[in-house]
Amino acid sequence: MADDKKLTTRAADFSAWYNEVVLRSELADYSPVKGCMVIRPNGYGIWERMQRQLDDMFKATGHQNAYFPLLIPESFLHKEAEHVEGFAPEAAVVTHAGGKKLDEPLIIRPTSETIIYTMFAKWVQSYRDLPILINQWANVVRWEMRTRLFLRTTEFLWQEGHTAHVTHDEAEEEARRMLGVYRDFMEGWIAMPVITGQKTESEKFAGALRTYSCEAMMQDNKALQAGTSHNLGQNFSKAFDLKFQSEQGTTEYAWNTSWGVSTRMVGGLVMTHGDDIGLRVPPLLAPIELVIVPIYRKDEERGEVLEAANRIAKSLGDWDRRASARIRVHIDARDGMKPGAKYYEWELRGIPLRLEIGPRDIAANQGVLVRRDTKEKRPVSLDTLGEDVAETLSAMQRDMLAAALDRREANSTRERISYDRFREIMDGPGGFVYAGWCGMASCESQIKEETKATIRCLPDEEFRSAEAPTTCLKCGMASTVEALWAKAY
RNA sequence: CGGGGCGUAGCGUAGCCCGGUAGCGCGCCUGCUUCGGGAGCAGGAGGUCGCCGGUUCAAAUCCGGCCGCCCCGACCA
Repeated sequence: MADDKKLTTRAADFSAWYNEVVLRSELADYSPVKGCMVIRPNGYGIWERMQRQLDDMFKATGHQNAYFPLLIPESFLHKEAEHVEGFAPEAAVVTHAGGKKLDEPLIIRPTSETIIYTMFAKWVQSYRDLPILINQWANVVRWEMRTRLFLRTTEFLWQEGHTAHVTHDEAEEEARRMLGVYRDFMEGWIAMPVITGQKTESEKFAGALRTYSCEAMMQDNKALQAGTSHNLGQNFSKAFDLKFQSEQGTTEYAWNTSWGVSTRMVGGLVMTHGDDIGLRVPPLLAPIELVIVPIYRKDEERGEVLEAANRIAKSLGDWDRRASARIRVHIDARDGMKPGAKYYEWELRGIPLRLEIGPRDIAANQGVLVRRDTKEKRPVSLDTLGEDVAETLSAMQRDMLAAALDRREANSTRERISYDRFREIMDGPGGFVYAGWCGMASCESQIKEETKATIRCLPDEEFRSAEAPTTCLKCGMASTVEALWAKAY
């Protein structure tokens, strides 16, 4: 059935398209437990590459990895008032273990502030013990009412950075620095442009002083909060008695930050770059950058072509090759499957480049190189293949970011619009709208109620409009800030 | 939790209204021929029809209850 093989198109049903891409490209599958998913090798390979790069970036900014336990005494959650309000409803609680009811229930971490700051308090006595710059790679559990593959699952993988500092300003600098790291990663590696900015009171992290976020626009024009960084102030240090003696001899509470990104980014990658053929993975995150599809008729051709394919794979992927140009290559030598069927499969999986090589190519000392993003197909000499492939991959990485950026800007509204016009946009095509806000929570919540759109962030300066808005989108009073509005995941 | 949809082979489904041998496509296995955009032929394996109960000589089908999953809403990275 030809129809079975076609994906639902993005235009027809974006949600259905997303689910089909994730399942059929074998990024993930549903597990027997509601809301939980299995991350399959194709998906985990992308996550591993994300982890590796981010981990390098965290280390380069002075952080060390550590690991804190999955189980946390329930009482810990209650020590910070806003925090418990935010997370208690979605906590999974262990009440029985070892065949007995526990004296105190344990929660499965929904996030680790409480346990980590408890430990920091033990480790810090003097200002000389600060700053502490810790990151952990972990799984967390949040009992969400509605789940979606990668975007919101009951259990998810993430990293959470936790730091403690002597001063507010130092903590603030750290929170902003890590937001910048996230942005660099999302743009440089996922090729997913983001708007950075500050969250409003109603949208900030439970227990934070201030929350900053990276907001990306998906192809259905909805916003995805792709990463957050929090200046926690002294809220947690006071709740967990994280004190130190200052240089002047006084006792002070430490200033904390926390920041995290999760497997949600894989969903963001799919919704940023996928097309109606399937996934498109930016080269830097692709577990396989180049797949070689051998073409042959007779047995002797098969031997000859596979030999050539192996030679090419070795020369491109060899450890001896300069590390920066070493290519991750896979030869699809499956027998009994026609080349065309292989093309479709690798395109569905979003592998950036395909090299077709058959007897005619070998005779001409060439291969046919095909780009997944543009589907451009061209013959390339085997003599310069390494350079060609490396250049094409970097071009793809650049082009994918540029295309995503163009799409975002094309679906953003910056001119002054009436509230009625705003409602039309949100009821219709959606997108990002930059507009003034008076700062009142009532205007924010009314807009949310009437249009489902929320303030994604108060954008950082470089993202603000050339001409600052002067009136509030909702009430028409003088605006105090420019806000970015959108419907969100 | 409210609204909608769906549970039949690994996947997609027909059969259900009107009870009586569980069928089709894809995939899988074997063999031969194929192979430059989703191969063809032949043979073959694979099913507690979501679960429990009821009606009946007889239930995938009718009745009652339950469970699970997906989508849309309220909560969220």
